[in-house]
Amino acid sequence: MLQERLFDPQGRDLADCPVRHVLDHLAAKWTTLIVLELAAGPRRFSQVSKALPDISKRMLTQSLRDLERDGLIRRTVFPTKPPSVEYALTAMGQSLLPPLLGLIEWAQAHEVQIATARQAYTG
Amino acid sequence: MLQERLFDPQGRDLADCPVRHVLDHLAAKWTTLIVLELAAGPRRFSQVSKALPDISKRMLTQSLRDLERDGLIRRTVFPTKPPSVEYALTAMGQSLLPPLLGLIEWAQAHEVQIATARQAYTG
DNA sequence: CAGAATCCTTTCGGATACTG
DNA sequence: CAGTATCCGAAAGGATTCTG
Repeated sequence: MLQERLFDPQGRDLADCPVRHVLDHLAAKWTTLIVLELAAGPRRFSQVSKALPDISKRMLTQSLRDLERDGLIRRTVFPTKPPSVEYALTAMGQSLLPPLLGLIEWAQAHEVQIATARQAYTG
Repeated sequence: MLQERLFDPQGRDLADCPVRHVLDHLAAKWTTLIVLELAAGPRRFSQVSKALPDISKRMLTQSLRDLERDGLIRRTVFPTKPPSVEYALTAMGQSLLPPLLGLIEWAQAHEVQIATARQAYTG
């Protein structure tokens, strides 16, 4: 499988497809949860860490970097002692919230139905 | 890190959080693309495979099973020779489309801005 | 055609220890 | 406080071969 270069029907490199790009972000498993946490307001590194107890510092740092890199969050360092760092959604990050919350609502609305389907499914 | 049991602020087991549940599904990286493909109408296994060239048969089969298991798609076998199998969205699968398309639109709308942010980011 | 089974490489991500 | 660095086991996922 895996050819040298893969193109979609429009001739665009699949890896550069914006849809996949966003999907890969959701796929990052933690990034979305971080965005949702920051939706409530700016947070310090340790605050995010406490809000999401089951993410290691390693992954938290990496996820925050990814989001910063894509312009979804802004990282601000305050030169205090010891230093504190604040993370906040950018305008673009804020703009992601409505569609994201739409998905969350769907998830909650169909939670039971999915659980039921799973139960009914016997390989 | 990784305690015995992890709870969110509401006291619910994090692993059972519906939000994470859906996110984990989208996180499967391929499932969403399959749903989008089936949104255009029922498709045979080979048709989906051709529409998504960069997914191996192994992963396609697995992803289709996952979606079927959660009741998002329906699998119908026609006892022809050789047999053909049709996949189609269920009502619940259809209901996922609006929020999903909302996210897709966001992705396309911010495609350039994200690319720009990436370029500007010099780690 | 539509998979199932096997093998094997790559990536994800946790644990731990260390730094300015 | 907010990371960085290293190690390593677990899981994802591609390639290939086989089957009804």
